[in-house]
Amino acid sequence: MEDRLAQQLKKGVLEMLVLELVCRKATYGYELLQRLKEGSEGLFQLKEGTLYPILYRLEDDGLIESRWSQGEGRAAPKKIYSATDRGRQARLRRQLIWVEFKKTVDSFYEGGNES
Amino acid sequence: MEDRLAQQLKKGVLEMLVLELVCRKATYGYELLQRLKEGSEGLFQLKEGTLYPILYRLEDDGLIESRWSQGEGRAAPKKIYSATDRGRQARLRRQLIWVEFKKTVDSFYEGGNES
DNA sequence: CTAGGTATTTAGTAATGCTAAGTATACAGC
DNA sequence: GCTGTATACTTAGCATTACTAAATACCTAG
Repeated sequence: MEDRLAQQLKKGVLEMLVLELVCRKATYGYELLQRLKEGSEGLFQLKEGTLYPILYRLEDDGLIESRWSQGEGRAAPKKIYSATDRGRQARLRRQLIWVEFKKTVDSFYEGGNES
Repeated sequence: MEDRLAQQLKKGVLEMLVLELVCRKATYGYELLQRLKEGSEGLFQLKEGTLYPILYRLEDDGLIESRWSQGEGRAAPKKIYSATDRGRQARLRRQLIWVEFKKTVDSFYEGGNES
């Protein structure tokens, strides 16, 4: 029953984290999948069908932009994403929202209400 | 654009918080609306149509139970919710999941990756 | 030439918060 | 009495977003 909670908690957070990672370093989908998985002990072990739509949303919103990289060597072509100025601004706003959100939620656990 | 983020972040959290509040003190829908609003500076200022379905889900899942309180004084009847044993166990598991989730997300912000 | 790793795309489903409207009781002010 | 406001619960329908599953395509190793 609590697997559902973990799934729902990701809503919004995933897009926020993808923006964060792209802001830190231009990258492409497949690498993001690995970075998210490795950096989260499997919590963010996404299937491709979860990640790519997030990238398309971010691009539609003008927060990231992409260019095709014709395979270095002879590898499959990659779509390299990098952050736009608007993306970097949004990144900061989102991090603030996350910090405030955490604080608010935690206040309900800490708040010494009746038991 | 970032209003959407705050909205999405609530997914899962709302049900978790309602369970927490009911575990602390048997209560009813309308009072929960006020407690959530007042305890969050408006972040959890829900409409009834958001809260009541959460209560029904928690009850369907056997985590809380309800009884009708025929209006004290002459007020409208209230549906009083209280936590079940399973609800109290779930409450603890969910709080742990929340703590771990926060930690994982924060690690992506703190993690000194490339800039 | 088959298997597996790399890399992207898309269709369809499920969960959950949102808006909006409706029902009903009690009380205060005109 | 009538109107508005506060209390209190219910329901229908929509939007967003993560999930599964499958398809496409290239390259390397055996």
